[in-house]
Amino acid sequence: MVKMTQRLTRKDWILAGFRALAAGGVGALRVEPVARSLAATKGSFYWHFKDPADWQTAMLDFWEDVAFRQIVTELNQLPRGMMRLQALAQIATAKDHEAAHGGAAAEPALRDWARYAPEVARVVQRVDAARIEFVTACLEDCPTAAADMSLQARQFYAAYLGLQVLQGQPQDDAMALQDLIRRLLGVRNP
Amino acid sequence: MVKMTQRLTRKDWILAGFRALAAGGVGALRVEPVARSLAATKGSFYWHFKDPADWQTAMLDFWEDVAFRQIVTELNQLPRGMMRLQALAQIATAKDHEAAHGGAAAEPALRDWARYAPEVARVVQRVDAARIEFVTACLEDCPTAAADMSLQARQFYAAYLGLQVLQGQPQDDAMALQDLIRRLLGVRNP
DNA sequence: CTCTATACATACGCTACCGTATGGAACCAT
DNA sequence: ATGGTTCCATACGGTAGCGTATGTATAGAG
Repeated sequence: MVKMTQRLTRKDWILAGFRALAAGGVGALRVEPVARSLAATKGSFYWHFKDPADWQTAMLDFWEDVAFRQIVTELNQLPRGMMRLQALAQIATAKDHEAAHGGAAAEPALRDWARYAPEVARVVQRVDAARIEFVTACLEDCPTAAADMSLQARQFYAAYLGLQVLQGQPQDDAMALQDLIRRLLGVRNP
Repeated sequence: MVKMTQRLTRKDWILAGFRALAAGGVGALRVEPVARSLAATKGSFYWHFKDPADWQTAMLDFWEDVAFRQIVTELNQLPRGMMRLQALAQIATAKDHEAAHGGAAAEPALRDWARYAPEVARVVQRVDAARIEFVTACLEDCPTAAADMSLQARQFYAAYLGLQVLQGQPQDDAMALQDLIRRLLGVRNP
C-alpha cells in the first residue's frame, strides 16, 4: 500500500491528500497533519509544492484525469450497448474499485469542496458533463433507445450520485441502477 | 432577515450556524467567525452553549425536525396520489423554499459532515429513511403502482439527491423528477 | 429607582497550523 | 571518495481559534 522509499515524491503527497480528503473532508487538507501521516514534516511538502494551493491544484489535475478517462478507457474495451451499461452500473457501485485509484474514494468530499471553491467546481462540472455525455452515448447505442437520451442520461447519473450519497449495499445499488436503465430505455415492467 | 433584538437567542446561533454551514461547509462551523457574523463575541456563544459540540447537537436536533416533518405536513394537505408526487418534485427542486427554513440550504454540507461524524450520520440516515418511506407511500397510492414501491422510492430519492448535487436549473430538475415518477410507475413513453 | 439575574464583552493563556530560513542528510555522477 | 544536487528536518515567528475567568451592561421584578 505505502511506498517503502525513504524519499517522497510529488505523487505521494497527492495520494496522501486524497486519503486525508476521504477520511476527514476538506478540513483535513492541512500540511502538517498530512505530513505526519507520511511520517515526514512540512519541510518535504514545501520542497515539492509552492504552497497548499499548488498542492490542491495538483490534486485536482490528478483527479480530473482518473475520474473520467480511466473509467472510459476501461469501458471502451467492452462491446457497445446494453452490456456496457450494465458494466457501468457495476463499476459505479463497486467500492473496491474506488480504492484502486486514490481519487474516487474522496469524490464526495471533493464535491463538497467544490461548493465553496469555484476552481474546484469547474473541474467537477467538467467531469460530470463528460460522464453524462458518455452515458448518453451508451444509452443511444441501445436498440430501443430514442434519438436523444441526454435527459435520461442525466437521470441515470443523478441516481448514481444519489445512491453514492445514500451509501447502501453495492449489490442493491447496482440492481437499482440496472433497473433504472431498463426503465429509461422504455421497458415497462423490468 | 436578521433579528433586530440586541440580545441573541439560542436559535439565532443555530440559524447562524446553518448559514455558515451553507456558505463555507463544516470547516466554517467555528465559534469566533460565526460570532463576528452575528456582530457578537464568543462571550455570547459560551453563555448559550456549553461548547461547540453542544451547539452542533442543537443544530442537528433542529434540522432533523424541519428537514422531514415540515415538508410532510405541507404535502399532507394535498390530495393523495399523483398530485402529491408532482408537488413533491416541485418542492424538492425549488431553491427559494430552501432559504425558508435555515437548514435545507445547508443540507449538502450537512451530508458531507455526516461522512466524518457518526452522530451526524445517524441523523441524516433517519431523515433519509423517513423521506424514502414517505415517497414509498406516495407512490403506492397511485393506481398504476405495484404492491411494493420501496425500490422505486429509493431510485426517486437517489435521483433527487443527485440532481441536488448537480445543481442544474430547478425547472429542468423538476421535469426530470416528474418524468422519472412516470417511468417508475410503469408508463412506457412518458 | 434599585436590585438581581441574565446576557454579553474583554482579556488571557493555550494549542495548532502556516510559511520561511537554514543546516544537514541522502543520492548520483565522475 | 568527493563534489554537487536533491530532498528533508528543525527552528523560528506569526496568526487564528479555543476555552476560561472576570468585568460590565441591560432587562425586568419589586
